[in-house]
Amino acid sequence: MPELPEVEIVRQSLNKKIRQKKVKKVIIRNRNLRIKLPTDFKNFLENKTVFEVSRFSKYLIFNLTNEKFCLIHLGMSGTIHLINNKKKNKFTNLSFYNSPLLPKKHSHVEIVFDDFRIVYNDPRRFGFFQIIQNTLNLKKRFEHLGPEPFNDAFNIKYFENFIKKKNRCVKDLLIDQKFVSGIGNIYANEILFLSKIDPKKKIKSLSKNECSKIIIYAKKVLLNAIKNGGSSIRDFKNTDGHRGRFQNNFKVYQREGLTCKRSNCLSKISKKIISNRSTFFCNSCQN
DNA sequence: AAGAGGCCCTGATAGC
DNA sequence: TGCTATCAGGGCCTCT
Repeated sequence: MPELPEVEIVRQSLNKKIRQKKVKKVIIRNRNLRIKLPTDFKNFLENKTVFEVSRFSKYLIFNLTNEKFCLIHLGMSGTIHLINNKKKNKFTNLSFYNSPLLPKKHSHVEIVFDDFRIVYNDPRRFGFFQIIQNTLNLKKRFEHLGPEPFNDAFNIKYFENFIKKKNRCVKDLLIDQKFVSGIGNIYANEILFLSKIDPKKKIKSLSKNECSKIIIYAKKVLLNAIKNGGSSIRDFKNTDGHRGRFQNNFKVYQREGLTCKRSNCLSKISKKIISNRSTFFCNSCQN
């Protein structure tokens, strides 16, 4: 599911709710995620205070006041729901599971605070939790990842240096987290459309101007998506269980056969599998 | 050693 | 209605 904007939406609402709050209890319902939930997870988190919720790339980070960290990756289908503890059904005592917005199956972990709890739900189990013991290890954890698009380190010099003599296509480059982190399949499509670059184009033949455009539009598209609450294709929900709105702004993603949105362009959007993922583009605008 | 491809997993949808 | 096939936003591993 979630690329950088969706994770940021989740981060913002979580941070508002749980910063400076103490974890009262952790309920583990299913340890089977992409990485098995650590055996000491419950101990690690219970009675600790969340200093703040931050994020790097597609990773959520709970910064605890004891300088330790809990990392959450949502994989493809992970969602986090905020549920009010007090709204209990007086007969069943279980009504927080009855919310129509909370999925009935696949809730793996609940982290309980005083008057509310957060529920991690992940049908496809591509997500995971990780415990990080100190700041140095946190830094090491992200060492292999490239800068986020917003970072000054993601600049033309870095770009040109990275693509030298490489034979991959530009779509492949944009979803490579070692090059730039946070962009996934949806936003790679959108960025290349706005930059007017064919996703199949080999990166060694990108002009300086094309590299600059990618840098500019990567920032623009992601920021715009954040402003619009992220994109929901099927799974993504914010912590209130509601969908994002940015999917309504897609220029190419999932628009196969529809007319290109650029004014004066009458072409239809094409779809091809590139880098093993569905790729959408306009044949006449992007070349 | 870069790059292509497979795989982890469940559920929604399409086609018969 | 009910089967099967295909596809999905990520990331890691293996093979060449």
